[in-house]
Amino acid sequence: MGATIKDVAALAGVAVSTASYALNGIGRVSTKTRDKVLDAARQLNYQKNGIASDLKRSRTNTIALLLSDLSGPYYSSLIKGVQEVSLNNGYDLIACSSIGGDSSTAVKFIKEKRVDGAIILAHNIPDRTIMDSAREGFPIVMLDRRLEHESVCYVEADHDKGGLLATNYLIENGHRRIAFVSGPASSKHNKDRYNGFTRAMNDHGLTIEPRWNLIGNFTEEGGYRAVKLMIAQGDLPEAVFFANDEMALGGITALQEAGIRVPEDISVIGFDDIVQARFLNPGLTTVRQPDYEVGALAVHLIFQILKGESVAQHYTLDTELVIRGTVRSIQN
Amino acid sequence: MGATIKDVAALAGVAVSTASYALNGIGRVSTKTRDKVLDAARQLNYQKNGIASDLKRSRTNTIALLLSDLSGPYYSSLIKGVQEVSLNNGYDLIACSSIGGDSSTAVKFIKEKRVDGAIILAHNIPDRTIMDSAREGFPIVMLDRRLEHESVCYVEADHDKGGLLATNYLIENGHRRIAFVSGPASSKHNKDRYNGFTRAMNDHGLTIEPRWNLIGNFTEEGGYRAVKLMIAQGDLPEAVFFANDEMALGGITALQEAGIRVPEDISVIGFDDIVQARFLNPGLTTVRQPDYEVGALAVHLIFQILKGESVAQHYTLDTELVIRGTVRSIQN
DNA sequence: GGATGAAATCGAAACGTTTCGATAGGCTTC
DNA sequence: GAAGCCTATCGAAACGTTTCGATTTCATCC
Repeated sequence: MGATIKDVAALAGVAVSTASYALNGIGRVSTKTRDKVLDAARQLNYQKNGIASDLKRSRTNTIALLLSDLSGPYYSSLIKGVQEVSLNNGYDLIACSSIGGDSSTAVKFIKEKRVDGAIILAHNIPDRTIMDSAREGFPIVMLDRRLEHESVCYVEADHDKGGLLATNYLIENGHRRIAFVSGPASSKHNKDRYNGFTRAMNDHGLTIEPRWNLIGNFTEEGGYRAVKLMIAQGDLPEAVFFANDEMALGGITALQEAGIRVPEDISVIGFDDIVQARFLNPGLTTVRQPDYEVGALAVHLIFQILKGESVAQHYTLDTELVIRGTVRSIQN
Repeated sequence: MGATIKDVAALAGVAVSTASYALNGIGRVSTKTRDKVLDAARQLNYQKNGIASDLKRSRTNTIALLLSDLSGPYYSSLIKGVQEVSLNNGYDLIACSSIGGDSSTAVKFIKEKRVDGAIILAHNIPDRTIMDSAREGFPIVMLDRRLEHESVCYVEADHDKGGLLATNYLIENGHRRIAFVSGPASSKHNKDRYNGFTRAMNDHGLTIEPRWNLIGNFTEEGGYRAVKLMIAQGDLPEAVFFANDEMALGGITALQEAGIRVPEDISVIGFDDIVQARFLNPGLTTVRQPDYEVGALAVHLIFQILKGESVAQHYTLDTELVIRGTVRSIQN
């Protein structure tokens, strides 16, 4: 269909190699022939076949961001970090989804080496697959997920510390009777956040009431149900720490329905700082992860490895408290 | 670095072509040699080079979604539509951004034919570039943007009708003095929405007051300022139609600050149904575009064209009114 | 046991580039 | 005017597959 470099060379009356040099702006050609070639290319509307070029060069100048779903949930600032750093380094970035697991686009791209490196933010790609695809010279960075392998590294936010921060904040504001609504037991993040919570409680000599250890599964629905249950039990805590914002959203709905005011009657704190958190009234106090920085660091590592420099295998970034309006101060 | 099919063939003691047949599961090989080959592949941890394969086959089995920015704003359901239909048809999908215009990843992918087809949802790729890349056998579908070219088609929502719907709804609820806050004059969407508005007004014999034709530039800030201006003029309308939700958000803030209640004192309607619309209190009444359907249709067209079937060049999909709480009914 | 035909295997070309090493001119320089 | 050097150009190999057509193998049947 389209014209190839051969056609261009023929029309310009030069060898294919010369045409290639001219088109790629490599100095070896005289300006006269360069113009001839570029003219011919224009006439034929020549566009180079990127695939052939990649094959020959054996590099693509592209890195991939593997997401579990292209249509969300949205790691907006993380992606921004990835995007900006890639662009600044002159690399192309593509995103693809791992829906379908081992037969997904995402897996195809790392297995078949269709890119020069990959950042994985997806939990449905088996460890095995990743380890099979990883090799020296093909950098893979995992986000929010650990994988011990010599040519894979990972960066994560400090969820433990985030849990600590949130809990300390509640305690500083005079709360002592604090409930915790967990995500799924299988989630490492949930575990870490909970660890931070217990540590803060213990540090202050506060006891964790088993009846205030609720399960919410990281969903809005789950948070709603957990709070309903808590209300049914009668004895309310002074504050609730939801292990993520979505559960907090559901929980707040349940509280409102029961006529319990936030923060006047009960304080609420979340985790993640999702977009909706800001739009709640009052705004949800929560813990922000340094998403942009995580993304930026991930690509940065890719480039370091690509350049042959060695990097650590594991990076942990700090979390940050975002104070809005759902925690009130209790005067003692 | 990695093993090639040659290595596999050598280890298995067969010809390269036989190895290829075996690995691709094409029937021509005996089960004995197939096993031999697969074994060898496993031993060497062979992964095929997808780029070489694509080159030889001269198709990639992949389509690209070109966005102006990977990190948002989020066309969540549109992307979902694209994604689901691609997957169902056994095609891979990648997303890339057109940041950087003609030197962006997005443009590189369509120019260099690194995919089999593309869906373009980006306004910073010049028409010229798209037309140069389009050719028979390389389907391109434009979203929310018109381009007349024989091998490009486009699908869009009916913004004109959306404007009509919204305005009619206000009128049905007894409003007659209605303000319109526009987006940028350059926006075709804005123009279409405004057309619908004027049509509805004229249909009902209502007059459009020039002083209530405000400019908000499609931004939250712009909406805020437009309403401030309106308030300063003294004479308030009964309802305001914001040409998009973001401006409505800003406008509502301005109203609140002035102590004007929505919808008790003034009704508000938006356009787009962005996520925040639902989280406002009361929820923002607005017009929803059929995003999922737009995405799904776009990919569908790609496949039709890829199969050699002919399709129309232009599709228009209906918009839909989303009734929430910002429009009150006025008793006459 | 030799002819027959299907099934299995092979060799080589091709996809469209890039790039290495070789060649051919055109200058200077003595 | 021959020797020597750049510089511009060329030819060919290579990247790792797939696939066509040819060749071999092997069981089958008279």
